[in-house]
Amino acid sequence: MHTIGKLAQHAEVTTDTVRYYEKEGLLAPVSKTDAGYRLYDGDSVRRLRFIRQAQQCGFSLTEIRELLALKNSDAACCSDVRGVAIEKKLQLEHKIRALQVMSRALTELVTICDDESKSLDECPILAALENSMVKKMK
Amino acid sequence: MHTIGKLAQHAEVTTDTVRYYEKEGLLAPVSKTDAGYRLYDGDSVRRLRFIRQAQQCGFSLTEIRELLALKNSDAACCSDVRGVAIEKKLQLEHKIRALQVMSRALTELVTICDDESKSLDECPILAALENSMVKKMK
DNA sequence: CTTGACTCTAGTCTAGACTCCAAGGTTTAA
DNA sequence: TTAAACCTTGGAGTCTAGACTAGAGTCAAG
Repeated sequence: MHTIGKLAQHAEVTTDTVRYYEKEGLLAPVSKTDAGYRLYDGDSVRRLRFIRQAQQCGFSLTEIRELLALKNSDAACCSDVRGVAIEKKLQLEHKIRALQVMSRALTELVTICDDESKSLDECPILAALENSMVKKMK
Repeated sequence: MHTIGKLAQHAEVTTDTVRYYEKEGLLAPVSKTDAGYRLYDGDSVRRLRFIRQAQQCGFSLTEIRELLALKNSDAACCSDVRGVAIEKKLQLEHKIRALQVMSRALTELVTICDDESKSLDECPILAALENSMVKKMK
């Protein structure tokens, strides 16, 4: 069993963040000491890490809560979770494509630019940013 | 020349958003009427679209401002812009990889799940979410 | 010339996700 | 045994990216 500080350290977050997640219904302590100290176990560590990972991938805390909540819901069945996963995957793919377009555009721009210190009037990067890129992206 | 409403319509944002961008130094009107109405041209439309695109790709308004500001800086030369582009590209690639890991994890989860209404105790998606995914991702 | 749609400034409000006190109680190590 | 390091609750503040409001001025159509 870990106190809040240890848990936070494991997941590289602050204790404030852990308490915030508790308030938001994402991560409850396993128990409390007589003095009221929160206690957490290995599951808590994994759960917290999952929350952070999901967050980094663009899930909001609300979405994460929904996912986690499904587990405790009697009514929910596997296909509910499956639906959430599919929908989220579509969102992710959309985002990935947008980022790839942007990344490719940047590659192109950097390639065009020959690194000679030209004046900005003739900077091919900015010209491309303002013209072709926007059109390509949409 | 467009008034703020037309400009906003073109880019599918609100006039509040346009004024907000102006306050943030991202998009100044080309001129103003005697009555103080903001006026914008085709460049404004493209600039605003660029801002939205960049935003959708994960650039913060601060980052976008930096990019756009380079254009107006006398000291800046092409290689400055190039550096920004390269750095941003690295960030984008990092983000794309993270999203791809997440996306693949979700694909796997959805595939595993056979869509029969199993009880959640044995839901393979949640099991995978809690175990393998977190490990795979980090 | 009036009505409705539009715009102005200035200020307040919101949601999401924290982050930082303050004032105290608890634990631990020297 | 006492100081450092930890924990508690409660509440306020921060940041981003706007949304909304009020009260006033402006423009175009009928």
